[in-house]
Amino acid sequence: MNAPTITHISCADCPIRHRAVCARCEADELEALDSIKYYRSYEAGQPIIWSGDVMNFVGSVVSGIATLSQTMEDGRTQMVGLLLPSDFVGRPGRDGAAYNVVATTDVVMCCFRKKPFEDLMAATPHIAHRLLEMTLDELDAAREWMLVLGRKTAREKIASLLTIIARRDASLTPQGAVNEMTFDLPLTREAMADYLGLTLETVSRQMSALKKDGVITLEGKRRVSVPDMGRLFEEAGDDSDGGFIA
Amino acid sequence: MNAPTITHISCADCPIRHRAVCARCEADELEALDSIKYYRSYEAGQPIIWSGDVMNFVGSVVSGIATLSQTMEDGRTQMVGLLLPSDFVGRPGRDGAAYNVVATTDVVMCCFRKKPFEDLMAATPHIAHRLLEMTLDELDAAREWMLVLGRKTAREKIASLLTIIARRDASLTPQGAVNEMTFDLPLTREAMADYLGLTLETVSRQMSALKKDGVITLEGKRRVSVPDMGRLFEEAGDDSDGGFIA
DNA sequence: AGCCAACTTTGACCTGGATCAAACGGGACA
DNA sequence: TGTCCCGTTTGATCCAGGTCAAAGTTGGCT
Repeated sequence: MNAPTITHISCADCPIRHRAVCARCEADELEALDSIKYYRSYEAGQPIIWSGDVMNFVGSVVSGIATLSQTMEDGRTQMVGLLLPSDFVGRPGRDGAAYNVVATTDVVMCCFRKKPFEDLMAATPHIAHRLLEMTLDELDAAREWMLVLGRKTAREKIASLLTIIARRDASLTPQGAVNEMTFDLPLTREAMADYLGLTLETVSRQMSALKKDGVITLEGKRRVSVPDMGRLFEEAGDDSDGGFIA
Repeated sequence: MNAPTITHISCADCPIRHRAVCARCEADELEALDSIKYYRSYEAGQPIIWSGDVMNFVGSVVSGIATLSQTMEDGRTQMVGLLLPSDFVGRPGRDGAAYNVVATTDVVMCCFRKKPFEDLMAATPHIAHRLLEMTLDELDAAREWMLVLGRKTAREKIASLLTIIARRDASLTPQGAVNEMTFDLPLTREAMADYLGLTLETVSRQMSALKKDGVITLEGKRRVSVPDMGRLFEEAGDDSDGGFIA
């Protein structure tokens, strides 16, 4: 299997146009971005960047899912971010990558060589402003996750992860606030464990327990149905409904 | 005991001038900030902001230490940030506070009403740029902490926290790379536990164990000496020396 | 169709850290 | 100088989740 080959897409037709780092750009700014961008594809499982490597580009995920993770030398690993379409990879003003970035599904990225992008950013407040906004959102998400990692039980952790994936899915397929949902789990049990600070066995056991208790149902290993999202939020230990309004 | 009273200090004389959001500002930009800023003091233990409250200001910590934390309704709490002098509080473009902010020591903050600050930021790329830089650093720190919370043992967690405090202390009192250090622990055992996702009993036990093993020595409960920083880094499970160069 | 490899589930047992409980400073204040 | 309060230490016991092991499932490939 090969990664999909990509031809140049006009920014105007880009599926992540309104959510990515370019979201605030005017037509002329978009044109400037368009002229320096290029696409790259990665197959599922393939590393995109390895921590410590020099990174001569930054970019946005156009399609697919990638993970950000850190590893200790004895092999313990912790996922520190889930990269979805429109998420930004790389840090302007830094040469080395700080994390491992791995394609979980086939991934297409819209890339910019770092230097030209930095120049353009300096000249284009709209880009810098949007990047600040996105970074603040990521910081909030990271802190939310610190609560999950530090204080939640295994069952709550699983429910929290399902909540996050469901919420994201809802934002991509808006259909009003619904109480029942079905979605695909884009992660293996091991990846879930790395995200949650658990072992894959515990993830499996808690998934089984949630199924037994009627919180979720599974079709195959990867497709999850939640008959009552409110129940799932409760299981996650979040106050209220977690602001779930699609 | 009252919080210290503060008179207006010129930005030029400000101790955090070169590290805070204003670090990149030119003289005229600084003047604009100067004209809208005001100081506020908080006593040790006092809440600065409560999660969910409307927040009509943003600002920088000038002196003292504050904590950022999240709480679940059953009382479990997780610290998600340690605010040191020059750190920024509040998020431009958002009305409600997302976290609890509590003064750990007496704290002085340099505040700006949100609206004027946002206007100034829109007109002053230097501020927006510096804020982006600081936010990216905080994001890195948060992700580093996710590894600690998700994958490290209690002993490693304690060593990691001591490492962070020592490193910060070194950056405030630069004296070249040293192998031996002494510093004050600004946190109670309970606050350490909330930072590390542990109980205070476990924190106490692991501190005792590190002392018994000669990794640290204690003078009183709060003053910590580390005879060999390299040893501490090893105990923290970080690869290499964690980039410790003062 | 059948086989293989990767992923997942389940079971049995163990352990690190939580919980419950009691005792120990040490500083502020009378 | 004593005592009260708050933070801390230490001990005994428990249990959630880790570890080790084995069997079940699924999809791709020949």
